[in-house]
Amino acid sequence: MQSYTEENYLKIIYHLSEISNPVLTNAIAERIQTKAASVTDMLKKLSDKELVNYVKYQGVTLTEKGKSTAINIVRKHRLWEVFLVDKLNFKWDEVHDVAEELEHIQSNLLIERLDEFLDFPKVDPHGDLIPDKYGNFADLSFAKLSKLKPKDKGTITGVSEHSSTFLKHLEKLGLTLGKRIEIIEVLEFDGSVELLVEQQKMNISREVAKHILITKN
Amino acid sequence: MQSYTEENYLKIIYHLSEISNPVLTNAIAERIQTKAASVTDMLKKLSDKELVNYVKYQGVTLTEKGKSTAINIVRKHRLWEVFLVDKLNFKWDEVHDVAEELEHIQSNLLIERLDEFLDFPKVDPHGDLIPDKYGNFADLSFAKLSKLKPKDKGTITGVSEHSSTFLKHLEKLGLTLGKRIEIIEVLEFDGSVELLVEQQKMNISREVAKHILITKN
DNA sequence: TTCATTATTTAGACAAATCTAAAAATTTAT
DNA sequence: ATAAATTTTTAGATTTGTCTAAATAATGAA
Repeated sequence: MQSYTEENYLKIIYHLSEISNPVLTNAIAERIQTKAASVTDMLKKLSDKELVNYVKYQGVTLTEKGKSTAINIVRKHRLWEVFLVDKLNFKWDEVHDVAEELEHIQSNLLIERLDEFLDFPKVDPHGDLIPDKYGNFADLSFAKLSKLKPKDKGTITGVSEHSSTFLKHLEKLGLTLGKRIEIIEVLEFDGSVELLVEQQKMNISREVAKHILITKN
Repeated sequence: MQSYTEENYLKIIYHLSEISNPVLTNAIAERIQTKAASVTDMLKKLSDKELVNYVKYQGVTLTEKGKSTAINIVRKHRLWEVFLVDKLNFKWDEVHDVAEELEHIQSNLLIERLDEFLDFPKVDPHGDLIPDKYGNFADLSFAKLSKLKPKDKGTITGVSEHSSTFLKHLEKLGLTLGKRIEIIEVLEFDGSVELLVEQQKMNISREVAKHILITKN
């Protein structure tokens, strides 16, 4: 069993792994609002518990054990978000902080029952995939653009942010529904994505990429 | 804002206050599964924060501030129990530990929405009253016998424990539905209750008293 | 390649909550 | 009322997670 704090570190390492691998000490420190020295201390502890592979000065990756723990926390977080929005009428932008607390409640029975109560949702209110109890993500036809890897191809089929400023921005970039795109590269330093749209090369920020939904191939 | 641990102490002092007032250090230590020395440390801390009135060697009582904090935790605990039983099909004896964790989630919006979602329940699955958001308990016609005070009179109208052993026990004691009772005294040292049933004086344990529901007067 | 900059780690300290062992206060029994 | 037993508190140590300041390693620029 891990402490609340250990769980948070694992979850954050899991998320940061999608942008850069291994994950660097400073990246964690920034995300978790703490000092690099504190992160180093915790990485040693997690390494002792065989939850991460930690190499001095080189950063960390999750072990299988660490990864499945992290995925389970993500699962709980996203299920609670669905609960808050679907059952308690929270708005999608009100749920994060509460889910951040709820994700640490320890009870498998609770989570399995909640999953059932919510009718086994596959995505959360932000369009993120919810892993099942075995840690498997549904192979939905659509994914966030920010989750794609170089050479992935697909079609824009939706957005997960509906503010008019955002939609106008997309229009200006030519990223409209139905357009085919191909990932060229995901830049490590800021997570921005270089892609090809109608022979046109362009770069969009991770922020924007996160809110564009793609149907692969 | 109080820590998780401080909240637990307040809650336990609140509950123990129903049996004896002020609450003694050792009573808390026993209930919270810790050492008397640790309790003393925490009582000083809570006293500094003006959540309890602490007199060395004499025990503690809750201040108004401490009491309303404690009642709010009790409210959360009991609402979550209703949720677990009514919505997630937990059995009444499976909910305690999980509710013990959920009661510490910090979000007024969450609790108000949950209360509404559950249709503003007045009692939890164990028959305990759920305070409203102002800390007021409904004045239900029935209450647990263990919640009554000396000289209170009433009629037995139900039980909150339905095992046949328990029901047979009640029958043997003559504590059957419809019988009128009057509280003589609540013994401090074990919370047992001395009462009058049809001119007959008797003593029942707190455990038994907790599961007998009384309609007052 | 060597120096400067940046990133990371080490060393030592601190706050929260707990513990053990010993001291002090209170209660009980004679 | 005094001694013995019990309860409570104090003193000092421990663990977890954090911090600052200083040291070390890695990276980037001339």
